Formats: sequence, C-alpha cells, structure tokens
Amino acid sequence: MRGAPTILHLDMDAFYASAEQAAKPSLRGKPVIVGGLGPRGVVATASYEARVFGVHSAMAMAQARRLCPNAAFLIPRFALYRKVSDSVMRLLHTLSPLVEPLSLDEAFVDLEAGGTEATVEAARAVGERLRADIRAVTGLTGSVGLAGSKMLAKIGSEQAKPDGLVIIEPGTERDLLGPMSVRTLPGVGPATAETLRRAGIHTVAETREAGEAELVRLLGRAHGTSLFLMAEGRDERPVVAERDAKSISVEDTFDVDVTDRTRVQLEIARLADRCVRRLREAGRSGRTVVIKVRRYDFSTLTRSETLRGPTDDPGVVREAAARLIDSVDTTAGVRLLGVGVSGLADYTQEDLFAQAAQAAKAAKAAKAAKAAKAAKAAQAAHEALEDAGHPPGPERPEPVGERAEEASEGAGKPRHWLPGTDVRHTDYGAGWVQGSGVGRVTVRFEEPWSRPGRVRTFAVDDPALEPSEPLPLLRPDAGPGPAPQGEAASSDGTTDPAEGMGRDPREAEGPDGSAGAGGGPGQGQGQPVTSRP
DNA sequence: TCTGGGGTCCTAGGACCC
DNA sequence: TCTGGGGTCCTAGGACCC
Repeated sequence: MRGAPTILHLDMDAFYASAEQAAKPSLRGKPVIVGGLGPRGVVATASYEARVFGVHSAMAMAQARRLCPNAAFLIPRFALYRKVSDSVMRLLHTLSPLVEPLSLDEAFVDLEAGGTEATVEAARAVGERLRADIRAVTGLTGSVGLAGSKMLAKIGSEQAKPDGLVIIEPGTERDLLGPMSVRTLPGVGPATAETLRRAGIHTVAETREAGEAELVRLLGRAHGTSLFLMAEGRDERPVVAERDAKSISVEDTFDVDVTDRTRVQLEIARLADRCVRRLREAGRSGRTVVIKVRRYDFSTLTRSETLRGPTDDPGVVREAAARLIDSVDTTAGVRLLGVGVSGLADYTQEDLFAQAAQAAKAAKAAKAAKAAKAAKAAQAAHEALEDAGHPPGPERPEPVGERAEEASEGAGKPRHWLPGTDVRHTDYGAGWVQGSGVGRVTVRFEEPWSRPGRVRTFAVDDPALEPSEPLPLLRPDAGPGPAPQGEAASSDGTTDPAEGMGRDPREAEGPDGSAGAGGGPGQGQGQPVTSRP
C-alpha cells in the first residue's frame, strides 16, 4: 500500500464494440455485439446500448439474440484491436517504464516508477491527460482508476466506467471496501463466493470478521491468506512488466459434436500443427504436450505427456498428441478439442534424438540453441500474427495435414462472408459485410471518417468484391480534433432495396440508445471527471 | 440454440531421491 | 523389518481472469 495513489489502472470502455462503432459510422449509438456467431458462440463485448437489454460478456450468443434482436452482431477483428491496443500501450509507456498489460484493453501503470510526484493532484493530472491522449490518438474512451494498490486501482476504474476517472485516496480503502460484495475482491469467482455464502459471508467486512484462520480453513492456504489481506485492503503486489508466457495452446469448439474417431484424430493433428506454428512464431519450444477434451456433456478432461526435452517439431508434438487422444474415449461425442504446450524453454532444438544424443554435450547444444533463437526471433518479427481462426464447422471440407491453412487461405474468395469483416469493391470502395446467405452478400459502404453509408447486395462470388485490411479509426491525415462518438447516429434511410435477405438483423431501428448504460460516469465516490481533449 | 478461447495459479497424490 | 521426512517432478483437475 502506498501513501499516494500512484498505481494507475486503465480499462478501455466496451473495447471491441467501441472499436467497431468507431470504424462503422452507421453503428454509432446503436447496440453492437461482438463475439462468436456460430451456434455455440458467446459474447465477447457488448456496447453500452446493448447492455441496456441485459446483454453482457460471456453470455451465450443465442441468448443475446433473444434479448436484443436488433443489435449488429459482428465477429471480432483482432488485427484492428491489436493495432489500437498498441497505440494505447505506447501512451502508457510515456508515463512510466513499468507497464503491466492484462489484455488488449487493460493495463496497470506504476506512476511512481515513472517519476510522477506522489500526490493526489499530480496523479489526477496524469490520469486526465492520459484519457485525453487516448481519445485523441484512438478516438475511443477509457476509464482510469488511481489508488495505492492494484486491487483498488482496478476497483476505481470499474467505478469510473464509462469514460471517467476515480481516485481512491489512501486511508479510505477499508471503509470503502467494507459494504462491497465479496465478488469485488480479485480471485473471488462463483465457486469461492458460494463457499463463502454458505459460511454466511457476503460482504468484504464479513470476510474480514471471519478472520484469516477461518478463511484458510474454507479456501485453503494460498487462497485464504490472500483473500484475508485483500479484504483488509492490504495488497502489496507490484506492477510487473513483460512476463514470459508459460504455455501456448489452441482449441476449437465444433458447431456439432464430433463422434467420428478418425475426424477426432484429424482435428487433433491440425490443432497440434497450429499450436506449433504459434510456438515457433514466439521463438519458443516446449517440453510438455497437453490435450484437452470437452465432451458432449461439457465435462472436460486433460491428458499430458512430458518429453525428455523441449521441442518445436510439429511431428513430435503431433505424435505425442495422437498418443494422448488414444487414451481418451470419445465415442459419446466431443464438443471441443485442444492442444497445448507448456514447460516452455527459450530455445529450440531439432528433435528428441539430437537432444538425447547431446545430453553429454550440453555446452555445445546451448550454443546452437542461442543461434537458433536469434534466427527465429528475426523471422518471427517479420511474421504477421495468426489468423482470426474460425472454428471448423462440420461442413467445412477438411484439408489434411500441415497444408491446411495454406489451402484455405491462398484460394482467394472466402465462401463465407462473415458479418463485420472488411471488404473493398472496385466501384464502391471500402465497406464491411453486414450479412450473407443464399449466394448473396450484403455490404455497407462507409469509412470510419465518413457519414453512415449505404448498403448494397452482391453475389458472393462477385469478382469486384475483395476482403481487405481494417482501416485506421482516425483519418491518417487528420489533424488533432478527432470526431468522437456522439454524433448523430442517423438511422439514415439509405438502406438499399436489395436488403430483405439474410438472417442478419440491422434495419437500424435499435432503440437509439444514446442514453447509455445505467447512469453515466457519476456514481460512487471519488470525482469522476469527464475529460475532453 | 445454454455455456469461446487464451491464459494463470493452486492443490493433491504418487513416484522418486536423498 | 514395521516404518522418517523433505524436496522435486509429473499428472490431473479446478478456479479464476479478460
């Protein structure tokens, strides 16, 4: 705990959905839901306009459609989010060298390590300037919490949402936490909350009163002691920059349970290859291969095998995964398969034989490894980052072996145009897919800096239509003075006549929600400040 | 038409070693 | 020859987070 609020937590507001609204003028002020669109998809992010209907992250997409049928449903475009995230993280690094990213849209910053004066006023000034800079650079809003510890900074940013800033002044934290739900504390999820509830513990104050010994009895050593400290407002966890990954994994949920044994084996092989590709892109190798199987009834099991030494050889990983899946009964059907590698080493080696043979010549091996790593890092720097990766539907033809991705990528036009993806038409310019079906694809032509655009429909194989890269959210040549959200989300009458098709919502009659989610920036203590550039 | 995908950390039992 | 104690590694599962 610090005596001044010099730990900052930044959380971008409804990040994926906001990025989509910034990119697609016709969606501003309207409910937008980003997530998996298949029969088993879940919501990644809902815009505030959609949250009014009860839609939230991790909800089954089917339920979201029921609650908010007029929302725009979009697949995530990670390439765009990563770009925006990079520019936000760069801003954070101007505040301090100690930046700890938690995800694309969230990070802690240790302001003390960046030389910010240890006062409430200085911290507030830094936080407000950051929010203004984020808006200027990305066109999006973020919320900031400032406190003397990570836990309270994060609670602060939560209270500040959306588009606000909250400072929790050192000395006030115990009183603040007391009446809050145990779920507020980090590490308390549904299971822990239920255990505590059965013991009559609902609030943070009751957690404190239970005492450390009782919490340890209920929850185990590590969890119990850390929970007790958190409940007292004591949190000494440092801000830590750049942690190395400890495992790399990939998994796919199938639209329909897979029962065919050969198909299961094929999918495991494909996943193993994908996993190794990511491993190599990261310039790492791993020693333990893990497979994951989720059965028809959602029960999940893992099987793992530790090799004699680390590998990044697709054949080795594929064979280990194949052995592991052999030991699992899948006859009743599986809904998910996954392959992962852990026990990561910072170097790579050709294969197990070479390595076994080299056991005695460790010194030489180390030297070779160093060279290999350097080469790999250089290559990885070049590489584009992974594809968005749609789960394989049962109808998708299954290309065999390691050529799978190339086969589906090289061949030009995707046969499915997924809602939300970027396209370019030789005559109409840049746009995005609103929906497709029965051989047709509906595209709205607009750019992040244009007025809401109009919709046109094409044959799915129209040669004038091509997939394209995301446009930046702000016009590249634009001076300062971004066009922020709020402008008239005119539900333009420009929809094309040819729009009756497709199972996609739209029609723009979403309850024009500019009212936003429950209560603007101003609840709780602290002074939520609405900043403007 | 319930429940994604990518991670982290902890626990617990058995093997194995000293 | 009736019973140690500690440390580390491996495996499996579970809770939690975004």
